[in-house]
Amino acid sequence: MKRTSLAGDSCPVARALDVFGDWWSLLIIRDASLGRRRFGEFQASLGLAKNILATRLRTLVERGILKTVPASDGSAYQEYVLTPKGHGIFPILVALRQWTEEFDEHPDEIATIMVDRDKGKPVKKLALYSQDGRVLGAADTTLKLRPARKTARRLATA
Amino acid sequence: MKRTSLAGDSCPVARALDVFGDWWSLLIIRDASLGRRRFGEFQASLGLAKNILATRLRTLVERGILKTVPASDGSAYQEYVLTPKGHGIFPILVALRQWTEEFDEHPDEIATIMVDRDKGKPVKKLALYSQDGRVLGAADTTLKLRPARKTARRLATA
DNA sequence: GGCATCAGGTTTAATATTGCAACCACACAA
DNA sequence: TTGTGTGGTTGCAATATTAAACCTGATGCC
Repeated sequence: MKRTSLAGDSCPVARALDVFGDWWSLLIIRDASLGRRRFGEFQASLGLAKNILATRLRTLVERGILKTVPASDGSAYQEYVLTPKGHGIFPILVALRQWTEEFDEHPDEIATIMVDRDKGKPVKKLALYSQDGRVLGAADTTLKLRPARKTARRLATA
Repeated sequence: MKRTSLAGDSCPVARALDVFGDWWSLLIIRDASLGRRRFGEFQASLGLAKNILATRLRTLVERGILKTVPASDGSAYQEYVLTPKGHGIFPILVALRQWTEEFDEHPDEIATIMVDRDKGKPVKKLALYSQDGRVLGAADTTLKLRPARKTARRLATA
C-alpha cells in the first residue's frame, strides 16, 4: 500500500510528477530558485517539519534536481543548490504562478509579480507556439506516438 | 496534524499547488484535457483507488476546476469536464511534459509527443518573454512586490 | 581551552492520508 | 425480474505527515 509510483509511466507529465510532484518538493525548488540554499532557510521559509525537509532534500539530491555544495560562507556546513536539471523546472513555476494570477479567487492575496530584471516590467504570459509561429491553445494540439528512435544506424551503414 | 494547507500563502506557486498540487489531481486534469469524462475512464486510466478518485473529483469540482454535466450518451450518469479555470492549467501540463522531454534519464520510455493539430509538427518549447520581446531565463527575472490596487478610485473621483 | 549556543539533522509517537477490497445502490439490458 | 455495469461508500491495514524531543558536531565567545 505504498503510494503508487509513477516512475515507469509512459506519460511525461506523470514522470515529472513522480520526481517532484509531492506536496513540498516544488516549493523547495521554488525557494532554491529564489536563492535559498541552507537547510535552515528552507525550514524557516516553508515551515515544514525538519524530518520531512531532510527526506525531501535527500531525494531531490538523489534525483539530480539539487546538489550539495560546501557552504559559501566558508563554514563547515553544506548548501543545496539547483542543478541544470533543477533550473529546468523554472518554466513550470512560471506556469503555476501565471495560472494563479489569472484564476485565483483572491488575487489581492498574491504578494509578488514577476518582472524582467532589466526593465522591471511584468513578464508576458507563457505561450505555446507551433514551429511556424502560431500561438497554440490546448485544442490546437494533439499527441502523437513518439516515433521509434533510429536504433539501427550502425547496422544500416554497416 | 492535518496536512498543512497552502491556501492562505501569499506565493502564487503555493496557491496553485494548494488547489491541484496533490499526487493525483494533475493527472486527473491531464486525463480530462485528453477528453476523458467518466468516472470509470479516469479510474481505468489512472489505476487509482475509487475512493481516492471520488474525493479528488469532488474537491476539483468544489474548486472550480471541473464541473459535472449530464452524460453525453443520454444515460442518467454524469460526466466531469474542465471549466475555463481547468483549461487554464494546460500550460502547466505542457511545461511538465517539456521538462521530462528535456531532462528525463529514460526519454525512450516517453510514449507521446505533442504536435500542432494542423501541421502535425512538434510544438516549440515554452518560452518566457519580456514585454519588449526578449526571451527570459530564470536569472533574467525578479520578483517585485505587487503594487497595491487602486482601491480608492471612487473616493478619488468623488 | 572551556562553555554556551546554533545548524542540521534523527528519533519518537500521535494523527492523517492512502490504498485495497468488500459492499452497496441505482441504471440499464434481456 | 434477474443480471450486469457504473459509480460510488465503508472499513481496515499500511504508509506518510506532523510536531516535539533529542542528539551531534560546528561555531562563537571569553
